[in-house]
Amino acid sequence: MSKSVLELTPVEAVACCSPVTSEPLSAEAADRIVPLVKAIADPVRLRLVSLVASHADGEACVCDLNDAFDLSQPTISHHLKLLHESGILDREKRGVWVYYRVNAGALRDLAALLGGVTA
Amino acid sequence: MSKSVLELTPVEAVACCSPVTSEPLSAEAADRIVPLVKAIADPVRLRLVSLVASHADGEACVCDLNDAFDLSQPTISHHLKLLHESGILDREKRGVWVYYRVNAGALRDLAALLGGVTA
DNA sequence: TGTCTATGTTGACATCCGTCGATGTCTGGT
DNA sequence: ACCAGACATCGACGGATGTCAACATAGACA
Repeated sequence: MSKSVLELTPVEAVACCSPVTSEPLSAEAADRIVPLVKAIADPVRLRLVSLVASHADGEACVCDLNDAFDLSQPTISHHLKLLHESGILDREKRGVWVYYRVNAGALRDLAALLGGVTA
Repeated sequence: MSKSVLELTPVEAVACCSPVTSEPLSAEAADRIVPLVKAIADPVRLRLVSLVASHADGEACVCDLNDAFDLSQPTISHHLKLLHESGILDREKRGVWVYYRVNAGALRDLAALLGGVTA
């Protein structure tokens, strides 16, 4: 059973659409794609994604991430929540720690959408 | 003579950097990249880019763009200014009309930065 | 059970940002 | 010279967003 368009996550919305440069984007499509772009349109969140992606084993726990910024722990938690909800970061709780890992497909689809052409 | 890092436009900043997923992004690099991402992190601006890119001859005048939205002319002008200043859209005035065209390199570099790997 | 540590949630605040109406600045035509 | 149309700028308003301190929750271990 396929999902209604309105139920699509931002990641699914990006994956389903034509490149931005090939045909005009509908208002609805834009509204579904933008949350994913907004998610990385912040210096802290962009660095978080980069930190997680380049971390050993492709995952990092919150404690590691907190130390990388001069920001309060709730603020980092807030940004991680946004990244998780938009589908860019996956969460896994192991014991007391929570590990985040990037959803490579999300970034790849977004890149494809912007680049217009992809392999 | 090469430019100081602080003089780099967002587009140049994106073009010079490693993919987000290969190594941690410095705070400075993030601050230089984010303006470009922010520029397309709005449904109206994303559609504007898409409209211009997919328009005949790869360019569109403001009059065409205004008609595509239920927004005031100053609002569209404001968004176009942002897209132009961030380096995503190029401007050319011909007579009474102003034509915008996408800077394909900017989108391609941004896509490469996000995708991590590119051809 | 109780306490310590890791992480998320809430509420408040300041700032940023999208939007508009009014106005300014060009350019071309009469 | 004047007017009309295309586009930009300005000032203001309301809503969205990043940040923090305080508090809540949940797991590990004694």
